Amino acid sequence: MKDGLLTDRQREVLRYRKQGMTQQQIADIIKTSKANVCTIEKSAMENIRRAKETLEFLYTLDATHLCTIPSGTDLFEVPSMIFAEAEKAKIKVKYDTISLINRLREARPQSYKARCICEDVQIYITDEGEIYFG
Amino acid sequence: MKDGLLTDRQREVLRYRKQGMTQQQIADIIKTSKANVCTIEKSAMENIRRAKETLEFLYTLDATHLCTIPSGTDLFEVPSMIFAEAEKAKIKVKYDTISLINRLREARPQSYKARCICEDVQIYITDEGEIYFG
DNA sequence: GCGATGTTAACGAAAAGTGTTTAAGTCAAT
DNA sequence: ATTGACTTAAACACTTTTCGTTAACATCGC
Repeated sequence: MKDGLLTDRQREVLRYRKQGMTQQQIADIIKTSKANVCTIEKSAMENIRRAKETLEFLYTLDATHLCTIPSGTDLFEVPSMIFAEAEKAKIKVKYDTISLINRLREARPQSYKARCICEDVQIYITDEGEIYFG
Repeated sequence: MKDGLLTDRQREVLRYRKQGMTQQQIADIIKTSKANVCTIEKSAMENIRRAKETLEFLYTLDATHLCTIPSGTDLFEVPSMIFAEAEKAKIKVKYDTISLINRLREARPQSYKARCICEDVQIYITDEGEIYFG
């Protein structure tokens, strides 16, 4: 049975970083270049992002599809669209307008540029009002 | 920017499975063998397990190390060991005895056989009493 | 400017992951 | 004992990831 997504190297770097060390200090300790520490840390963060996205997908399997936000929509219009659709489905959304925008920005950083949604985003909701983006 | 851990194939199979289809039915739809559907589904579950484990590691970075459960410990003794250590650290654990055992079994299925812990398990706790196994 | 910090790009080698087939194996229900 | 659902293992070709190097680039505080 295998470990998680992170390699030993990546966990090592993350631990040192958590302690507040610079990339150069870590490079000295683990005997490599600071550029490599940077790369390792970056791919670690990428792996973590992917782990989160993977679990988000799992949740969408349990949730019901609420609506699709079409490409071109203004980011600030998204919450009201979600609220409207949720009301149709008679589910109260767990989040307010600001929280929804922040959740979308965290979960789908590649799906918008400035204030413009740049690719269709699927909206899922659970019976408890939890929102996921697919 | 890449997707999550799951391949298109794996997501496809999981969706169909969620709808209650058999592996054979899915094999017919996606034009492959049922053995292959089995393999794909299995590796999908493996990827999900790894995603969870990865995020658990992240949480341990924020948490403080409470103690180490030594290999050979009886599974049913683990909760009281955790409670005792948590009390020393003056933190109230969020979970009761049964919940702790279930959390351990979910998070570390490979760390015990029958009622016996078969490899050292690190116990981490947050200020809020959340428990993680490392 | 200078030094420290961090990031990025390009490249190669080694390692790990993916999809597939084939074949053999449980296990439960009929 | 036969069928259907599911699992496992080995082998294969193929792609991706990871680690490391070197060099260049961007900030920031002094």
